[in-house]
Amino acid sequence: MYVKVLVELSAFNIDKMFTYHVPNEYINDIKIGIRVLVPFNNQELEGFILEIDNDYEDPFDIKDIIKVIDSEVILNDELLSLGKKISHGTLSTLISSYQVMLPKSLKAKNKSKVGIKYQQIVEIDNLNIDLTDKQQEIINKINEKGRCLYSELKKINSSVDTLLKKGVLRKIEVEEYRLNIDNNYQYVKHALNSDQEKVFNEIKNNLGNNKHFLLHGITGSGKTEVYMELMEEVIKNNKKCLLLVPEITLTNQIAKRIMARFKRVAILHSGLSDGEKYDEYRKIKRGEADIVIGARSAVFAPLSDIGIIIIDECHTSSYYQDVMPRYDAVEVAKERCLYHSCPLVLGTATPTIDMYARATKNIYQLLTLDKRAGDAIPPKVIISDMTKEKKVGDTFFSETLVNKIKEKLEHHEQVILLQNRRGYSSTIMCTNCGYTMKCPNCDITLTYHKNKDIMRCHYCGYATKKMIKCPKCDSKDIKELGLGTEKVEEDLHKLFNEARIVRMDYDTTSKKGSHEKILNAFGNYEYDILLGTQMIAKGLDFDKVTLVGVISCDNSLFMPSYKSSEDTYNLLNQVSGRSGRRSIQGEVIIQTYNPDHYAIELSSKNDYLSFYNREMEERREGKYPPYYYLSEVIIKSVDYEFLSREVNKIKTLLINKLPDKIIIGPMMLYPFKVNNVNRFGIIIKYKKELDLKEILKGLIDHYKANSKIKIEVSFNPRDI
DNA sequence: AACGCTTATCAC
DNA sequence: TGATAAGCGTTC
Repeated sequence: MYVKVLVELSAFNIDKMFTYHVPNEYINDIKIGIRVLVPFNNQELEGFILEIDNDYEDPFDIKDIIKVIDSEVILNDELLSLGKKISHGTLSTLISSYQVMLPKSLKAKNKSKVGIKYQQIVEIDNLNIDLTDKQQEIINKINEKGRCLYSELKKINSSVDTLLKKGVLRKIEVEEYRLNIDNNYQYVKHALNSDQEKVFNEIKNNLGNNKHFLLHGITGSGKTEVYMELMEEVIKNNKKCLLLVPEITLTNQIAKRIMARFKRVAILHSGLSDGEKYDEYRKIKRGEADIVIGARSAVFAPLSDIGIIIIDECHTSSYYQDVMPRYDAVEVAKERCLYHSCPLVLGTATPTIDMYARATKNIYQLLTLDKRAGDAIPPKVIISDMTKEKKVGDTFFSETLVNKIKEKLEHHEQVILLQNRRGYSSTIMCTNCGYTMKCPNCDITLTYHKNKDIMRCHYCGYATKKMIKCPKCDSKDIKELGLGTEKVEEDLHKLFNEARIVRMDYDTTSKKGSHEKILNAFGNYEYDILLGTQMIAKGLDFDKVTLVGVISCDNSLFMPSYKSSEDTYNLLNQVSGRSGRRSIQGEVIIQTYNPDHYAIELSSKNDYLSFYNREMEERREGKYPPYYYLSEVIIKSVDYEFLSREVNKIKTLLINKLPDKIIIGPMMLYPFKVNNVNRFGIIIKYKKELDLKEILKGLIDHYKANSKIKIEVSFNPRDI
């Protein structure tokens, strides 16, 4: 017996099957989709069995497999073929496509062996002796509860060991799932209003059909309630539901709401420990979860009978993975929905321009919720024109915003403030010559972290002390630049010294569970003001929040991306939606130096359609999506000279081989250098794909044996 | 990715 | 001339 094995290494030149002989002792254990350990050029590697060949003509020296790792199949037929599609569709190695589907503990090359966790439980075996009082106490306890944890019994009463020895009690081991979510959420059933009912019915009537819906529902319109009704319907039909959410914070929030109503729920996201992930994964595989909630990679959840896939906040760029395999979870979901013959629901308040364009062409069926559910009214948005307004002191707050915050604090209402730090991190600069500190590994300005008094690179994590004098001109005039959440927090304390303020950003949420802690405390009104980055913009639902302030949205507006307007509109819309979710009308204040920009103006009016039409004009003019596809070739090398030569060769080649397409670049990627690897990008704009994939595959093949240079392709990335 | 084999480089 | 570094090619 021979098997064809795909080994763990993700490199294009070995991304193919290698044939191994199976010694007799393993023949009965061999299955397609399990892992084996194999010898590979003086190494021992893990790999997946992709094919079995019983009568292979041994043409040359074939080696034996070393051992079989799994007893159960890891990659079933659906995942095996899905991986091939992803690998072809995104020009990624096949092995990377399989690895990305699996929790760490089931990937090939799994160093940290995570196993099943067992609990020791004690139960009554044989009541054959006279009991002492203490012993009777234990028996009573077990009679009361049925089974008891050994560790707990022992804590209370040490005679448990005696009873075990005498055979009165016996110890058994029971599997335990590690993830434990203490849910304080009370489920209250809200009857659907007529709009929600309409949306629900439309999708419900298509359960069992492979149809794609774009659910355009404004913030607070009750999309989650509709999702839950649909889930109930799907579960009634004995099928399973997959719900994708953009990030960890939201996963937990929505998960709690859903778990308050449904019992058999599994959760998958990167915030779980390896053990927890392993357990949730097994739970799903065993069919013990009716609903799976998770972030991007949860789209690969090993459900065998999916009845619906819902992607919430589907416009979010985090559904696209920007390292190999560069896949879009929405596209993967389409494949799975096709396989399971079920509907896909894309839910958002702010569809991407691409998605909405598809809806206007009926590629997606458009469903709309344009009123808030319950008695909430949309918030009132005020644009605070910073070119005219006075700033208070040396802070970044306008008088309008300061006065509003004061008013809310007096009314004992809560405030959320957004400081979008991306691309605008605070750093230090020599005010004499303009020198700023840069990361020696990446081409990125270091960010100043005041609490630890260090400079840190946000790409590779490099940290160093801050400079006291300028290494270039010896000047000691070093000043802080830019505006991070920490600086805003300082300003806030100055302006409102009575207020209870909590900050939520990358730094305050690095510890496991800290997201939740902060949000719970804010929800319990232990704080008046929640200050944070992007991560507070989405999904949060707090009754007492009646004011949202955006410190500045100009940096988002001027990000070097054709999507900067769309991103700004979305960000403002999302964050505004956090204000006034109940009976009091919420207010939003946006501080900006560009009050007339259409993205800001139209988002303040919550006028998506006008924004869409205006933005479509811009896209048509600029030959951007959805009028053109946009893909990028990424070329990386440590050797700068070599890289720039090859990059120009590649550009010429692309121009010659793709005469119908627009080739832009090569351009330095931002940041140009990451971990000492230099990176160029060449953008390809096109109306029709035609032979693009074959040409680019050819390019990758041409360079695949050259270890000095790496070529990857990003098709329709969401973030350029 | 990592090993062995081949080829380039340099001091003497 | 030999010893060491750098380049490259293969992996069932």
